[in-house]
Amino acid sequence: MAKVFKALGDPVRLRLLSLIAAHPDGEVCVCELTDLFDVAAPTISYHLKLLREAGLVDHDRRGTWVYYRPIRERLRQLSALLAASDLAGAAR
Amino acid sequence: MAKVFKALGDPVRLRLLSLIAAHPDGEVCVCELTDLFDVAAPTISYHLKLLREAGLVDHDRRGTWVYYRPIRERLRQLSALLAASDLAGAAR
DNA sequence: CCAATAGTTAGACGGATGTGAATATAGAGC
DNA sequence: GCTCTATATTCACATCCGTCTAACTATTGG
Repeated sequence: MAKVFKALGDPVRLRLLSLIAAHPDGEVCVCELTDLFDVAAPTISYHLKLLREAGLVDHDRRGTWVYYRPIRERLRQLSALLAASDLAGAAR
Repeated sequence: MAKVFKALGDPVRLRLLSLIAAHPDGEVCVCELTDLFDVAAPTISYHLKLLREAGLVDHDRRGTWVYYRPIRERLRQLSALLAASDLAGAAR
């Protein structure tokens, strides 16, 4: 669980997730994201990978482009955890 | 905001907060905490400081002992953020 | 098949982070 | 005031993390 929170604990990743989760289409092309940050493309790729490994986003390739979308169930799960202040089970 | 999530992104800190938030008395003496971890006391102190700086816990000294308690409003705020998937404002 | 574009991976490097040992501070009790 | 206990702070050090450049893979279109 700490891993998930750690994934959220970086400004770039938090903003990436924010953009992905808030996008009207429900998914975002990586090409739309890279321009919005002043870090190089590989760095974006690295952060997206961490978000993926934390189970926060999913992705698939369509043609040349790769699309990311949030795993909302996971976000809800995190939210519930904090709401309950029942973090008892989180320390694993 | 990333700072708050980063504070949660360490196993020791997550468990510390968990213990503090779940304690029946609403607060916990540091002396109760140190034994539960296999890291040295200064390390616990260090982690508690980070939780404090993230605005997740508050503390006060009573005699020789120091007591920590959760700032529940902050936890609720985090929870709401993830629930809404309205992370839009979080990236700051 | 070749060139061009989108994205990822590999390697290197500096700076941040978690830890322990030693030291310091605060309060209680003599 | 001195001593003992509980916590915090400082310092040093090894590891982890975020970033870049360069090289690689995948896909499209000539």
